[in-house]
Amino acid sequence: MSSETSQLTTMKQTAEAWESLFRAQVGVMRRLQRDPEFKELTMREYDVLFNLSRCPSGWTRLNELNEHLLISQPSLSRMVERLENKGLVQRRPARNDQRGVELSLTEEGRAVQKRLGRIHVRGIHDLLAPALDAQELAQVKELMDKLLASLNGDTAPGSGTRPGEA
Amino acid sequence: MSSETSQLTTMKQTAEAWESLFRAQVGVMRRLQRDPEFKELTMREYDVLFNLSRCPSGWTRLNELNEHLLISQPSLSRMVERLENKGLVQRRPARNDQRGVELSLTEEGRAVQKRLGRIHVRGIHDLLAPALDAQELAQVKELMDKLLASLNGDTAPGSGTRPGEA
DNA sequence: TCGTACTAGATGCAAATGCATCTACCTTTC
DNA sequence: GAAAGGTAGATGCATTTGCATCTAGTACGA
Repeated sequence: MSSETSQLTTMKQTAEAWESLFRAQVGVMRRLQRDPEFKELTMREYDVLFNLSRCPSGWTRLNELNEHLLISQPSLSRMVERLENKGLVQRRPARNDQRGVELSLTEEGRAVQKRLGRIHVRGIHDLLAPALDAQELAQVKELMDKLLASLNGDTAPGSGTRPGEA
Repeated sequence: MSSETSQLTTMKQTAEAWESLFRAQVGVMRRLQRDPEFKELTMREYDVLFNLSRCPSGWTRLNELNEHLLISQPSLSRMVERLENKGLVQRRPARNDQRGVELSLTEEGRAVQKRLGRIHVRGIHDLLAPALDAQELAQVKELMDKLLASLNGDTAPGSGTRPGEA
């Protein structure tokens, strides 16, 4: 299938692609964090609100939420406690699993998320739009979605070749 | 130049591209952190060593280093102190600026960085290679480098169309 | 040369984080 | 259905983080 050389080349290429990806992410993030409107909530906290806002049913299991974040389980547990005290989220015991906890935004939490979200989106736009045109943005989205899908176990269908199934 | 509609479209596109980018980054990072070999050093700490390893002269100003990281200045100050105590980095006063501090890896620091770096690269490869082929990886690198260049103030030459200048 | 404004790092302190562990609940096996 | 093993989330505790502030050194203007 792949010769030694192509193997090595790919190794270097993955490393370089990741380095660029990582640096770009840090670069954008640094500038977003700088936005004074974001003093109100940590980036990590906003991320929780954002993830909740994306949940169609409105309620998410704590452990599921944790899978989309970079913080540890105990940290999330306490962060949620704080957000609850601020009145931004609410908890309830899970139906099917008595040890589980489900989480959702409160009205206020949803409002805050929307407000910060708008600012956030504007900031992102100001940073990305000058750098990449519409087609390139679409490429970024496509490539990143593909990567994400692969991480999540989908043996990526890609274009043409038949995916082996798990 | 751009109608209202194209403006809105671009706004949505930038947001979507960023969301995918961010999620992919988190997804990869979560898995990398999981690597047991990385208990030795925090991701953030490794990032410092990595950045130092990339500095051609070997020595970097603390404030310059800080610009490539997501942590605050005081946090970096203390992290460096800890890394110094561990014998991984060394400080010296800057030549031209008496208040400044320059930083470099020690022999041991360089060795640790290389060792972890290899593990890191392998992990990255295992995650990215199944997801994206060589051409796609090249696209990722190109797009991210373009984004990064734009963030850093280069009014990107791009291909063809003339960029409006700030 | 002095005085004011600014930048590089360090430090006090409160808050947030992670690790290890704990409790409660679920699942599997016999 | 009882014991053993596993998962969800909470908590004690030491470490790390960030904010505000401080000190020392630089740059600029009169």
